[in-house]
Amino acid sequence: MLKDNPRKSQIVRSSAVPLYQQLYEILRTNITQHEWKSGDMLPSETILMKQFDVSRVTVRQVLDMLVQEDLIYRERGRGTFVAKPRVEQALMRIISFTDDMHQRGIEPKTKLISANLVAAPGDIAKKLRIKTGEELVHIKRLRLGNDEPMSVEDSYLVHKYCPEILEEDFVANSLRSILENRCGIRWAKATQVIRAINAPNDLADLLLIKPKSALLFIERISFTTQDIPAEFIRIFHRGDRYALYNDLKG
Amino acid sequence: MLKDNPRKSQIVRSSAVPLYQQLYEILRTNITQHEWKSGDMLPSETILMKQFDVSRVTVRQVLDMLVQEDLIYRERGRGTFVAKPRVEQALMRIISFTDDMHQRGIEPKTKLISANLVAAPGDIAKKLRIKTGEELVHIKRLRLGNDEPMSVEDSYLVHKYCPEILEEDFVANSLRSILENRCGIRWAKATQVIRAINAPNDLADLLLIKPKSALLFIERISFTTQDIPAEFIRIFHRGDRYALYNDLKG
DNA sequence: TAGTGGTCTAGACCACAAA
DNA sequence: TTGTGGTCTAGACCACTAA
Repeated sequence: MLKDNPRKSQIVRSSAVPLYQQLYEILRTNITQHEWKSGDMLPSETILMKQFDVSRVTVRQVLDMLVQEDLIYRERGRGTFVAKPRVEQALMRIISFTDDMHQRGIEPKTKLISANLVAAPGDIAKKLRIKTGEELVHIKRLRLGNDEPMSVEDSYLVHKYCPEILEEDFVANSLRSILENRCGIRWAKATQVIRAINAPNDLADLLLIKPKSALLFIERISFTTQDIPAEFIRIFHRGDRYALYNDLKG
Repeated sequence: MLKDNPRKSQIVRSSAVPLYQQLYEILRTNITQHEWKSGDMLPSETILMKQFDVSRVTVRQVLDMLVQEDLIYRERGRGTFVAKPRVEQALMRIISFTDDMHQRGIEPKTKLISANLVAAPGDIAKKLRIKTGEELVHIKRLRLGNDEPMSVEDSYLVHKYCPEILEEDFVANSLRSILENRCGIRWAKATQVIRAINAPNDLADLLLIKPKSALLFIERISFTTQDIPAEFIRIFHRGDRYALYNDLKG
């Protein structure tokens, strides 16, 4: 019951799912679940061809996708390797606060402030495509980096998608793993807005900063693998301690 | 003398540059220079094959790259089309303030505050890989959206890469076009940091906001097609009027 | 020299949209 | 029915790295 999607390591040729997508899921899982570690060499294209009985073009199509996501990199004449996570990931991929901090060389800690049911306000209901007043699980957490306040996160989860979630321990387990293991929910994508705001008094108190200090404020809607918007989250980062990094093309 | 890279529309098979890169440059230019407009259908893959005498795999490799950049999209059974610019572009591609505003449905305007030579401070010199004290062109501009102050931009260009730039009209012409036409400089990529800060008094005055209002603060280093860091820019966006948007993968 | 990734080809069959 | 993009194959030659 724990896993909705049992780990596959075989390609099913009769499946309606294209071979390259099946192979993509397999390789991607090996990397994101840390079965292949950063710096590890992947099997060569020739070996992957034989192992999964697909053409080289198909293998390369999959590797291209993983390169595009910065999960692997290739070196001509040497091989293909698992990439080292970079802080730029925070603007590319849905990563946990814990992973984000580790990539920045900071020790993460979490303090649960509250976890309870609330009726969905109109604006959030609209974003989550539910009715105003439907039940939401509201989880408020203070995030610490090297034992200093770093961010406040306000999560709103659609309760009906994960009815038993309030019984869980949000400090011992990541919200991400609880959702995956208890509710079979995995995030496929998200859209977000990034703003700068002045800290209201309550947040300033939590973050140990002066009222009106600048905060990097992110609002994000996360979609499940079934393309259902199931979480709305507001993240308030201390402007003096948190920054986002990214690369632009010409 | 105006163009350093004369427009190519032919593929040279004897060139050391791979066919797919040549084709990519041709198609990309057609799109970014607005020769093909948003919504236009591209020639079909079959036609591109014949027109440029390459295989379908090569054509698709190029189209895949353009899809990845959100410059085109494909519809099975219908064709391939030039994509409509989205506000998400601001976090993906180096776009001008003018284009950014148009994508947001806002009318852009610019007010030149100052343009002069300065000696490079140590921190900027380091980012631009030049010596402290070398000459920089400092251009300070106020950006308006629908006639209201939106942002302040502080550009620092390495003077020796573009010696005659101060003779130009920075209001009538975009900095981008001046650099390309007068100096042969085109941006290939950039790296940036995004923060939230409290507005200092001088910026608050320019932006017509209260001191300490939150600003979305971006510092960016832009690299030329020869991979030389030639510009450092600080952008201060009004937090109440400007936001960044993007999508994340799971 | 052996093994790796980089580039390129010709050809096949399929699903889908529009006429 | 025609033309479009989606998926997949087998095979070739090249450039580079490391032994």
